[in-house]
Amino acid sequence: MSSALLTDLQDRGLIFQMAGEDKLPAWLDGGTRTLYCGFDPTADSLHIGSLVPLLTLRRFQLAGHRPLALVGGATGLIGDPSFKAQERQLNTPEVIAGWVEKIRQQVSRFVEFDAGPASAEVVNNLDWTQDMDVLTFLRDVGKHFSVNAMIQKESVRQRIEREGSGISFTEFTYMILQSFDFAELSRRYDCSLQLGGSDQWGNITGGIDLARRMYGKQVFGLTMPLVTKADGTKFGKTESGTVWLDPARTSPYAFYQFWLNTADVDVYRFLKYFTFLPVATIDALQRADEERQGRPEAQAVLAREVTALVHGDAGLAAAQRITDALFSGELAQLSESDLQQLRQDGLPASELEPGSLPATLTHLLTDAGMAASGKQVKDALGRQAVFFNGRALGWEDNDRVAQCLDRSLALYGRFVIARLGKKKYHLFELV
RNA sequence: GGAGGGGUUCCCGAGUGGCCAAAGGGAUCAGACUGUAAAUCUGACGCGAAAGCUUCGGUGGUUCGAAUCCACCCCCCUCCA
Repeated sequence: MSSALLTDLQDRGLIFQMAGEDKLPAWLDGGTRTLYCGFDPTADSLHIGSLVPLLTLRRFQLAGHRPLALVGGATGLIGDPSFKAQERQLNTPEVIAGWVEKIRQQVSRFVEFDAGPASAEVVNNLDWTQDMDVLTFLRDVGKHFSVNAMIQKESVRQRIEREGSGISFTEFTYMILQSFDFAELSRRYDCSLQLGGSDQWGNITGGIDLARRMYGKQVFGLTMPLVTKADGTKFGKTESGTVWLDPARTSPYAFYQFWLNTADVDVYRFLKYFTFLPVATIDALQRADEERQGRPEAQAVLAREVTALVHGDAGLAAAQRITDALFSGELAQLSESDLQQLRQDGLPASELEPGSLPATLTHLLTDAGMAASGKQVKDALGRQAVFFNGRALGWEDNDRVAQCLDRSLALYGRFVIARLGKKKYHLFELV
């Protein structure tokens, strides 16, 4: 492997499989190349599962190549069956079209559009599929696919072999659509490399075959590993669900906290996956952390880097402002505008009418989403784990909601920061 | 169509008439220890502040009493056709 870019990707552990491995390095070294990665609209936002391919597109651009971000306006209508246990529910074309627009904006954050020959472009596969008629598709595209080969693909095998599941013709056809995208992009843009997660291998190789059959072109494929955690739990989930890239769904604060809570065993690997820091810098950081006793610095670096990439410097500043305020315990030092800012920055918050408060703290805190049940609140109160503006509450306070939320105890007469346990915060504003 | 096995609280899984809100494990939440870690230990873990209320695929039934027995129905798995 001679290309410096590929060597770097290799060092980062970002290469899972390569199609055309023998020729790819020389091809990349031969000039500005065009490559693409697809993102299907399955919601109105991407989540951090898409971050690795998104950042890898950027890595190629930084190395002087031209990235195309494909938004799957067409494929999103069909649904990718790869390694999915069940057939998916179809969404309406209107809904998908709305998502396409949001995802187009999201992916645009990660690539540079004004970079000379390496300028990025966002494309939509609906542009070259929506006007194609069925017979053309079946004769010109479908004829190149062997069903025998398609059903051999690992990505759909489970669905085909397992009793109780099954796959519709619609989803089965997905591979052909994605393959056609690659062939079409190779024709339109001279795009010769497709990136994807490891689950995309079958779809990518399908496209490589099709580009060769339809246009006699040699194109390449590269997949990245599925991000895993050492403890075996699924990457990208928290108690409150999926970690999204959209700040309206996952606030920069929550996003920052997600990365800050990365396990030690995972953090250096994640630094290589999710940041642009040189591998040597990351290795040096790891050595420094290991020599020092106590808390490693890596999580803070990771959280800072990734939050800035996804939410910008302002988003990072907001996340750090909240984190500093809450975890330093210096709540009294917050100014009135800081408190209002916390809410805008994504700290969970709610307004309370002093005249119509819940009868008990258990209700108040479960309603605010700080605990799943009254039992948990009771447990926490009994252990001095509930704090209002830093003051510990006890079980005897359970039915004294009004006293606990008295304006004289509130910051600036109206703000109460509730804390349950070490990490769960909620801002109550008295109105 | 025939024969057998099974559906239990978030998950796995015990429980075959009262001692069952239901063993055990996992997950989760909280505490201690720490670094807003890991490991370990402790507590909680259907809902409810409590009294109490609602659960063991569904519907009916037997019984003082049913997750446990009976009838019918639904779903899943295995084997045979």
